[in-house]
Amino acid sequence: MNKRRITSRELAKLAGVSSATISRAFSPDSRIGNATRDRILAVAREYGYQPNAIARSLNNQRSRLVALVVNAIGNPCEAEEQQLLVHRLQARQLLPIILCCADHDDRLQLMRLASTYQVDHVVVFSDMVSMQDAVDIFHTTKPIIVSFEPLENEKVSSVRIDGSAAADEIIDKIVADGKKRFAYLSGTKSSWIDKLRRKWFVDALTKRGLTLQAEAFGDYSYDSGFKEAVLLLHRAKVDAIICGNDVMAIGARDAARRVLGKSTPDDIAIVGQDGIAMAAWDCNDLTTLSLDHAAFIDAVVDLIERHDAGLEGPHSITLTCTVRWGSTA
Amino acid sequence: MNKRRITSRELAKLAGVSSATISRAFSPDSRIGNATRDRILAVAREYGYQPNAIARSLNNQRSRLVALVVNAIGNPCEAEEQQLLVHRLQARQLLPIILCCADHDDRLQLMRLASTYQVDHVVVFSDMVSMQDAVDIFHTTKPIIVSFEPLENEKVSSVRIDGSAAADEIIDKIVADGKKRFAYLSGTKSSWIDKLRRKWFVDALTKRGLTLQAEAFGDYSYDSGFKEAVLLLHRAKVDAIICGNDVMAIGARDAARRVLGKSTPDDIAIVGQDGIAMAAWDCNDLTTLSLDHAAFIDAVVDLIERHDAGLEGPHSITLTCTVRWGSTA
DNA sequence: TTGGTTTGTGTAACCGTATACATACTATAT
DNA sequence: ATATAGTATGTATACGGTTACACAAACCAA
Repeated sequence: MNKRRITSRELAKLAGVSSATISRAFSPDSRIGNATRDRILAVAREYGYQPNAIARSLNNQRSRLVALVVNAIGNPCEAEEQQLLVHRLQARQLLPIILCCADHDDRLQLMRLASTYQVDHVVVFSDMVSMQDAVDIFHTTKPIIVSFEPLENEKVSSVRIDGSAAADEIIDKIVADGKKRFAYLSGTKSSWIDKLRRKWFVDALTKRGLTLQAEAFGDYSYDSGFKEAVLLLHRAKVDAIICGNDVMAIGARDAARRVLGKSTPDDIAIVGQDGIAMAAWDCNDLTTLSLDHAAFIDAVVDLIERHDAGLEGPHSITLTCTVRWGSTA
Repeated sequence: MNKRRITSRELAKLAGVSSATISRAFSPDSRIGNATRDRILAVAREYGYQPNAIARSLNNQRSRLVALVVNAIGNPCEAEEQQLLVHRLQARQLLPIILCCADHDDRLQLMRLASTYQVDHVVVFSDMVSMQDAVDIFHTTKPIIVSFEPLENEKVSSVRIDGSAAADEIIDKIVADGKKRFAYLSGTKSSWIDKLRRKWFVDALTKRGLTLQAEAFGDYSYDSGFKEAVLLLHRAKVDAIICGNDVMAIGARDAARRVLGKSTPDDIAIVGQDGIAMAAWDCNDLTTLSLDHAAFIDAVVDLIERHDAGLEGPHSITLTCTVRWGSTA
């Protein structure tokens, strides 16, 4: 028990070949006799031999590890994407290392740690980390892939998101319903994506000669959505709240309904963003500016494949958001 | 750009020392002059040198990688724990590799892949993978850690969960409210933890001379909770549904409310399990048999520390569940 | 002064695999 | 039969660190 793992040299002795031949038996297209390969694989199975990936990585200069920088693991909007991406990576025999840290300095520290593991790719899902920091830390890695912040840099490939058309569509509908006093409930202040989302809606309003009547800042959580909505509705007369994500929107709806006794969409329109599965639950049925998560991850995987194929230059892909209509707007 | 990372030998040349000395400069307690160390660290910073963790792992026989086998990433009940664990690991400079796979065979394949990376620890969060498989695959790893299924094996340490007292308490209350026709809505059939949870409640009922009036099987998702509850309520007259997790409970409650027009807890009692944050949201306010996630992760980390400290034998810790009372029972 | 201990550094050998190169063997063509 | 190409395998080294061992210098005690 806990016996040391057998090495290729030991297995070579056992199989009566050299360690080079062992290695060849495990590389699909290398010059080796079929009989020899079969014999080696049989002996390997018998002794439970598996090539050591750490040693191989050192030799190959290729670890097959991917660093995934995320805000949080539980956060539903990211979680759906994380889940998809992890599956796709694993199908390519790439192993994801999750880097997840609330504190900014810790996060840098963590990224430095991961970089010492010579990760092959870096995917930044968090909009809380400055791309410049990431570029500095992973300067030896292939072009970093990043989701949101569009840093123009030869090291950064990105998947960009455009929700302006969807925001237009949503505002159209709400205005058509006779509402005109809009509020925006932001997510975390330092979030780059939050600024972008807000802009889509502000632009849509501006086009129609409208402006935000009130504004508040939460932290993407249900509780913050609830609390900020209560405060907002007490201090301003608004008939529509656009929220930075779906979870806050659910919080805001509960606040409007329970604390203020308002109903959606008659008294007030509530809009979320993300298009998480929970938004479509019967009890929520949220109207939300939603992203096709599968398409998003397809794009990320595309970029990873480009890097793997050795295409050096950065590249970027833009995705368009759509609206998922619910009963809240 | 994309310049190769500098090696310790190169840095040694630049600093006018041997590569051994470079290595010593980076190991906290090794014999090296203070002046030399400072000089080396300065030069290292200048050239962006960081020891290569892959090479170090090969030499050390210690990768500082931890495999985390999970059912899914988005799943809220696990997500809270995953998040906590990842933080705790990272604080110890351990990097988590997430293994997440729906399909059984793929999962084995994935575990084999991770084992070639010489992970130092394995934490199995999924009750879908047989502990025996895990033991076989990670036979060279230190006592594998943890999870639910209490396999008596010298390689398995575990954190066990006891919810029988909490189940008693819940049944007490519901019976006191005049209900006596109970149904149980299970999660995934092959789930070990689901069987355990069901047993707590069945035992509590048996003690009071009651039996389950109906039973159904979902897959832990909202949709399955909703759908199965509809079918269940149409085919059997029950006034209490115990669900395998909180998400299904929310689905069941929506079904009871929207499709059958029943209200909780007057017409029907609904109980969840897990104690996820969402259960406490104002719109849910679920009664749930809940686990202290922080305590759970503390226990897992304890076990990891034991292994790290070289305590060979397996060990197990048992945690007791509590009830979070909401308005659904 | 001598002998012994401590401290700082270099040398060389490993960790386990992959691969360039050399070599032996087979098969085919002349 | 011999030259030639092709195939299968072994030898040796590199990947980038760590560390046991050796050694020199410095320090201290007798």
